Amino acid sequence: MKIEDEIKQSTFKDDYQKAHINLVFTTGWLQQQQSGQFKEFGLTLPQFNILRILRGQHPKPATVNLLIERMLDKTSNASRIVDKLEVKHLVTRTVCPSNRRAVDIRITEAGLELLRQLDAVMQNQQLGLQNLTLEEATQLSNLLDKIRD
Amino acid sequence: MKIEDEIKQSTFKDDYQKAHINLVFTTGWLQQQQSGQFKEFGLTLPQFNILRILRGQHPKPATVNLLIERMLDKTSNASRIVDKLEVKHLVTRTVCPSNRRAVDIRITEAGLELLRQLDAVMQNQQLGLQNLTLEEATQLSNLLDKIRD
DNA sequence: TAACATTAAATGTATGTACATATATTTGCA
DNA sequence: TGCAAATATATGTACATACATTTAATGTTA
Repeated sequence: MKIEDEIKQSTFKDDYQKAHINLVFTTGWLQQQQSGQFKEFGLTLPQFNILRILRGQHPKPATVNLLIERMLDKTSNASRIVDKLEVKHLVTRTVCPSNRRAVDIRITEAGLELLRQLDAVMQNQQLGLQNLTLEEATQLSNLLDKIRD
Repeated sequence: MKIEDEIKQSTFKDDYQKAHINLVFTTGWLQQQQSGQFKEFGLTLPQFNILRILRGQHPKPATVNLLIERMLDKTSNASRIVDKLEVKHLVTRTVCPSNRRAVDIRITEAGLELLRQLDAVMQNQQLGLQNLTLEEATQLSNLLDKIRD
């Protein structure tokens, strides 16, 4: 569906504004698709992202700093997202022995198992991006890089 | 800067995943650019967006329903964003005479004046999208529409 | 018209975002 | 060594998001 119809606005100042609005709208749309999949597993999107970073490190621990560095949204509060994961026993937090200011965060076996289940679900899921050809996906990435130049 | 360097991740599953991550990252980046401009005027991005919709309706009133319909993020809580704007005397809320369930929301003169100031600021601001040519912006919009097909 | 369904908005609760500040630990260097 | 600066994380507050529930007004229809 064209963006004009999605938000019931037929005209835009120019094609820059239209692309901008489309970016915000489409990204929100994609994130809602994803959240829907996680909800039944009791995970939010930020929690899922943190968990995936921890799996990438496993069996090494990660610190809060490392999580922030790897997160897409640098300003979000990794500490409190880890709180939620800890309550669900999906991660553990221990004081880092070599630097007692830092905290070693590790994904638990339960966390790994949950991610395995989600992998299977996501495999079967047609996320919107696959409506593009691989070339179009690359083209999209290049346009986005150019925006942030 | 390429997305690989932005998030310190050098490889992706495929170009679909890369484009997806780039979408989320770039949209967040754009929104932070914008928020920065609004902050000194005491407005958040959602508040600004609501205010712009109300200006579009002016001098006719809008209802909460109309705001939701026009908002980019349908699930956000227009009612409470209007609360904040009302406290700042940027909008008024009166019971709709023809349907007493609904509420007529109008932008005030102070709200209009604030938007005029912001228009001037935004005019001078180089938002990332203008790094694209007009053709590239159109191309971007078309790729995004295709994702949501 | 009374009963029930629908609609419009507000409210409650949990989570996340954004930014400032606090606390503890470590580092650097006079 | 001692003390200020830097570092790592946690906490506080305001606002927003997501979703369920509530309240009030209006429509519908038996």
